[in-house]
Amino acid sequence: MPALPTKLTIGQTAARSGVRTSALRYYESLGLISSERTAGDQRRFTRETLRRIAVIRAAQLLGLTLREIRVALNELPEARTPDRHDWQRLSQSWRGSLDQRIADLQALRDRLSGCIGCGCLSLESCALFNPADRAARAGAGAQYLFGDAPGPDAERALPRRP
Amino acid sequence: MPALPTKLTIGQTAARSGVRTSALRYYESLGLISSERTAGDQRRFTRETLRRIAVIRAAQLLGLTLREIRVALNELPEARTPDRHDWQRLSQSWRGSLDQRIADLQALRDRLSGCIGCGCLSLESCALFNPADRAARAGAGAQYLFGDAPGPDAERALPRRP
DNA sequence: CTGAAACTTCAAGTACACTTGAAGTCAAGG
DNA sequence: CCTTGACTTCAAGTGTACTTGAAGTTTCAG
Repeated sequence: MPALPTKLTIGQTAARSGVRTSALRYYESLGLISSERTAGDQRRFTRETLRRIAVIRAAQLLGLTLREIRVALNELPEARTPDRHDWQRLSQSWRGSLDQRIADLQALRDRLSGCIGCGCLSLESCALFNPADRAARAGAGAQYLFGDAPGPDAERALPRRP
Repeated sequence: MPALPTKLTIGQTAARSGVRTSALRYYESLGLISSERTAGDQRRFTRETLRRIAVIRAAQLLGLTLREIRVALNELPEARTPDRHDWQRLSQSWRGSLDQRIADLQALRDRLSGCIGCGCLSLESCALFNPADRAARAGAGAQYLFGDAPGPDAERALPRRP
């Protein structure tokens, strides 16, 4: 039987990663992945790249931007193939983000659940659907729904995802 | 003491909701919120709008687009002020999305946790960082990381969040 | 050797969610 | 009355993450 090929074309990489070729070229242009070139200037990706792509997609799911992901990936050694501990550091740091995100969503869910029973009829009685009136005295706004501390400038109520 | 004013200017609404005036105008242009106008054509929002804005921001946190949120809000009665059951239906339907999202993230976290102990050195042994090689036999890709079933077209590996 | 499929670059386009700026109007305290 | 700050519209700009299209080149099965 033929051994798994060491180098993959962009099409093969796309098929195996589930990411379109255009996206792979885009990732490369941003420095998230890299490739060797054939004599005819076509890209050849290593299987290592499949790992990186999986990591990129997972990180996107965590809400990181490609820019942030590139920074994280750039902390992997370029000289040698990343080893167990390199990936471990990465996955553990993202595990933290994941836990945070899950906790945030659970907090929101709990507020939402609380609201289901609260009636939501009175502007004075519902913390979820009427945070403004409670916060108005302090000059803040609905953003405390999202766990933000009421700040002087009411910018960026949502963390990073426009 | 003065009663809470019934009508709010766009600036007051922005201050109390934590959403910029430009965003409020944008939301109105999309039909997410509505306003009355003064003789001089300035917007006046009701306190009801503060509720809607809080709901909009919460729904965004759930990953819904403004388009989707508008659809959900449009199911609220236009004729009368939404009552307890109207809001309940909304919060319950989003509670479902929330639960789903939390479950998805927890599944990802569990895979990530599994990977922390797996070594990640062998292309044949790591399900998280090398889904492609396992899926390659079936022609699928990394997207099963995200819970997608391997389909004929490998489009839209990420659900909706570009 | 040939022809189709897959690849190349580069510029421009798309979708989302806003923000910014220009030019002008309205509201309210002194 | 007048000024100042808040408001108005509309067009254009921003940032993220890609996709699409045109025009041309490479690869490889037959």
